[in-house]
Amino acid sequence: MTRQASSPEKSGDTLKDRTLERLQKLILTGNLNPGAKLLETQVAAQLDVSRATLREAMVQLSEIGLLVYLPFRGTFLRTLDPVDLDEIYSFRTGLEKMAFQFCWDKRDLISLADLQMRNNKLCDCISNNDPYGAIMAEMHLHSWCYELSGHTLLLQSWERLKPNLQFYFAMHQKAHGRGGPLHESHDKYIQLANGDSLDDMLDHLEDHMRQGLENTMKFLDERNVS
Amino acid sequence: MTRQASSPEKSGDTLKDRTLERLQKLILTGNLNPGAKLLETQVAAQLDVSRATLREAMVQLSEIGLLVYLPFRGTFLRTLDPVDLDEIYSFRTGLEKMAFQFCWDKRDLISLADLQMRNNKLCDCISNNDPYGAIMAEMHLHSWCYELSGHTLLLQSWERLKPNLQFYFAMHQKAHGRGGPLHESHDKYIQLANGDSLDDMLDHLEDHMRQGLENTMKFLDERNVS
DNA sequence: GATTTTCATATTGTCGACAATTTGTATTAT
DNA sequence: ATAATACAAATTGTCGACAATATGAAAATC
Repeated sequence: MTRQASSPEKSGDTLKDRTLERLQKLILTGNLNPGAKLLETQVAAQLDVSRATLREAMVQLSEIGLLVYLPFRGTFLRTLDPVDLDEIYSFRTGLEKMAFQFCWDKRDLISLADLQMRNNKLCDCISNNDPYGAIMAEMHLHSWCYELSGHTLLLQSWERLKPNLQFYFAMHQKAHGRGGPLHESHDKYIQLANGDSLDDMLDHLEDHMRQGLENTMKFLDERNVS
Repeated sequence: MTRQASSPEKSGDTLKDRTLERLQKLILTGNLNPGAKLLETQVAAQLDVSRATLREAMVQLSEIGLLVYLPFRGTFLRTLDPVDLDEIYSFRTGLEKMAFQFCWDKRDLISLADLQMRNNKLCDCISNNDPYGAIMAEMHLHSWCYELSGHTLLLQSWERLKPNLQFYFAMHQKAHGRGGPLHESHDKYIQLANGDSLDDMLDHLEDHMRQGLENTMKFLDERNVS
């Protein structure tokens, strides 16, 4: 028996998977408010699938943490208070430090060129005034170290965390119109990733993430929706 | 809206949840072989639930990684080759290092006494020649830092990883009759957790885990079941 | 005899209906 | 008027049946 493919989901072959992705997109596009209750009948009708199919997708999104399932009470879109955001960022920091430790010795010209390309894409989006694309591009940039690490569990953890981050960005975007990644914000990141000191890279990660969190936190004073 | 309880699952109130736990127990008890196909009809009949209910539970176990879902092909019990085991252990090491960083300043007399109790429980199980209990007790011991950290994401990650570890122990036990944790294996762990140096604790974690992995790896030469 | 094709069977995917539980409303008692 | 209770409506939980797909065996072809 051979090892399963590195991307367990993304198959999209089955209706449940397509439903999962469509529902996730619906959430990540900002159509729903944090804490909102998702009525199974209503959502199923909206996506034109049966409740059973929708429920399987919802179980999966609950496992990721985008949805919160309460038995007999319903399934709700997650909320994002400062504590949640702090957890997401601190966890993300630890995870990405692990990823760099694992990928460090696997870097080569090809993979580093790939990293550079991801950064260029990000810069393009920012230049073209495409905040949604910029967010996606930044995610893709940060995925680099996880993919290179070849560590399945690590990559899966990141894949699980990512939608929650995207969700925050979507909310942020919706509330304040602007607020994606900044120009040249990843210059030092790229530079250190090309360098010789893993310790410097790890230290910078702390700074990089803390800065991202702070940039992000100062908008969170307004109320957190119901 | 208040924050959801720290233990999202464990509700067991609904049949799906009870089914999930029973199926997990079935797996963790060693009744199934790695890579074995789980026929929905058969398992549903065995657990006396409908397929729809079983499928929701299976989706959840697939998300944890205990099961591997292949669209239209079936759902299979995970396999455990040396690469998998290495990933589990290295990921666990990184996770637990994070946990100790987060919990370090939260230690107090009460929580440290709790840690001591968990170790005593472990020693009791070993003395009483209760390998299954010892495995559970060791897990519980290691859960201490995650719980104390108060970091939801971290704890969830550990809770997701745990069944995979337990599964390995179950297989190990089944194949070689013996092989739970050893007496006094956690003495230094406890000692350092009570100490003043976080760095020493983190260093020891690497050793502690590596030793656990090696103790464990040397039995893996036999074939990996079909 | 080996390979491809066809077809029956088994298994998974999806659905709509019914049962159990919650939630909100109207009623009653104090 | 307020609080407790009973009830009706809405929502989730669970199920069995049918559709779509994969699997394996028999038949046909080379």
